[in-house]
Amino acid sequence: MTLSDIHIDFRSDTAITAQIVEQVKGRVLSGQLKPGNQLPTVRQLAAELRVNFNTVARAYRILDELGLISTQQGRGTYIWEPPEPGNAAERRLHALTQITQHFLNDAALMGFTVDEIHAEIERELARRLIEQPAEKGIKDKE
Amino acid sequence: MTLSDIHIDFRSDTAITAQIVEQVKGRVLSGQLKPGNQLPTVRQLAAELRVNFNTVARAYRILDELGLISTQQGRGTYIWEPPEPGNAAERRLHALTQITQHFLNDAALMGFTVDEIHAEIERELARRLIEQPAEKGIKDKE
DNA sequence: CTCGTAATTGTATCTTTGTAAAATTGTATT
DNA sequence: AATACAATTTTACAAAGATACAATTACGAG
Repeated sequence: MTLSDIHIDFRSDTAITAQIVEQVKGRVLSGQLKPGNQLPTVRQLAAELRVNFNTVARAYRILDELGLISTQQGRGTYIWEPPEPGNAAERRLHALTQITQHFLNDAALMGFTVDEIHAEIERELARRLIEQPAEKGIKDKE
Repeated sequence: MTLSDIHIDFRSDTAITAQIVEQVKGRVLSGQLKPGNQLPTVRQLAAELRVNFNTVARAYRILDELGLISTQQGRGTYIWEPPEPGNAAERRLHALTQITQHFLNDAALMGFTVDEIHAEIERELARRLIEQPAEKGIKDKE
């Protein structure tokens, strides 16, 4: 896991976390680390740098929020792969259109009328609005 | 073993296991998977999804406990027989409810808000009303 | 047909990996 | 010196993977 050339200056007045963030960021932006590449685990890198693994974890988290890497519990952390060329928001809505059309096709095939489908959707959406009042990052569980 | 349209987002903050559970659940409830049908083996599905087979096994176990499927060591996993409810009209509407919930679940997993989903549905339904004014039993195809 | 062995399928358990929160350390500031 | 605050470490935990195992089936030798 080629990240061995990272160096921490313990005497520096910039925090260790910040140092890790900056150096990893540099290697990602300069292309030394390519999309999909796996980074060392928090514990591996921590051992190399003689630092606590949670400090590395915090740095990874920041990089994650910056959109540079993707951390996945139980799997590891990877350089972010840009989903594809093109507008992200556009693709997102396109995906919604796809599954919506698929759903409507199924319903039509099953012989339901537009009115029936419309009524059912309104009913279910209303139910969800009650149960999940305008939240984001829903941790579903039942 | 038609379960190839399942998709895992490793960057999502919902666990892989939960993603599998939700999507299989949707396909069972919507009738895309019928009682008695065999699901892919844990290893097959795991290979497709690029995931550890034990993660799939955990998802299957949860679905088993939910009463949706039946996992049998050495044999495989099968869709469970659902109790037949009420009369024909009731069952028909029930089916619509199922596929609607399935659709909304998928959309929610993909991070769409209720408002977005609602807008998209209205748009697509309007389009269909124009193309197929007040028809029943539309034999659409994608 | 019967038996035994190999292959297939789900299960159990432990390890690895990242996450979260409390406890500690260090450093200013008063 | 006492206090407060930020950074780090400690500790416990949750999700996913690795490995070994048990139940069932498939299949060939006899």
